[in-house]
Amino acid sequence: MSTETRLSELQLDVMQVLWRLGKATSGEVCEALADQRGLAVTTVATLLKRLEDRGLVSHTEVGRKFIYQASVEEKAVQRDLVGGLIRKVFLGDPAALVNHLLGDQPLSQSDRKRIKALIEKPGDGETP
Amino acid sequence: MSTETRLSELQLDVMQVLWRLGKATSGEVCEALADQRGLAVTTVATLLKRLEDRGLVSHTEVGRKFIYQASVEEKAVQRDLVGGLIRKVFLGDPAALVNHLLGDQPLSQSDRKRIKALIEKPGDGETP
DNA sequence: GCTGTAGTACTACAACTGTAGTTGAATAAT
DNA sequence: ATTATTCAACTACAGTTGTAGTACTACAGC
Repeated sequence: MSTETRLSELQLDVMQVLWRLGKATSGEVCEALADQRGLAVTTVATLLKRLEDRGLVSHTEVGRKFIYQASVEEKAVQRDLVGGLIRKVFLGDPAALVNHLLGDQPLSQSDRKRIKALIEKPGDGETP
Repeated sequence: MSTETRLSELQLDVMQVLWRLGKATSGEVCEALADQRGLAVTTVATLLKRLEDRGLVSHTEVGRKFIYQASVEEKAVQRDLVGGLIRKVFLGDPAALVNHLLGDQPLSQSDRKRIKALIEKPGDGETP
């Protein structure tokens, strides 16, 4: 088990719209994506249907309109995506990811500061 | 520019073998992957050829053998993969990834400790 | 020189993805 | 009631990926 949700970038974009809006028709999703990608409404409908086939979204019908909503939580998908990256790229070691972030990723000074602040702040499992 | 290397899991596995071995024939790559995945040598050869078409590996011929080697650095690919994740999943905010790691990813106590240790160690850009 | 052997190249094919047109049915407008 | 509009369903198609068989070629051994 642990189906490890795998999403293409486009699919993720669609999911993100649903997470943000809560519920939306294909037209609304299309509109929300309009600035990033100019997709035909039929294209978006196809995407939503495929995502529904995979159990990631669901819909209810109101009249003849389909109201879609995500049926998986954003956090759960993030967990899968980040977990997959750690497993595949950093051999399962989360600290290696952080190490890479700090050492090899181009970070602005303020990002660096905020990361440090996050880690230093209490409440993340210091077990005395 | 910034082709943002996109690799499937299988492709990444192949690259990792090359990074580890430095140089290898398709047979050697196949063998190295044998425990994780039982692939036919021809399959591995196809994979290597496709990766070469994309400029990620290169080969030299010795006799009629092809000696492959990665033509991109592991770190560069990691940067792309992690950078892509941050951009797509965390709206470009690296700190959000760390925040997610600490708050939503299942981490062992020791992972947590090691992450904290990473931050506290000097040399990561403290600019007074 | 002929023949096995080994190793690439070429070909194939199914699944999935990005993308969208066409069709059919129901509803709104007149 | 007739027509125009709006949606979802169905169909299509090219590109990528996972997977591997077959064909061709060069080298080693006899």
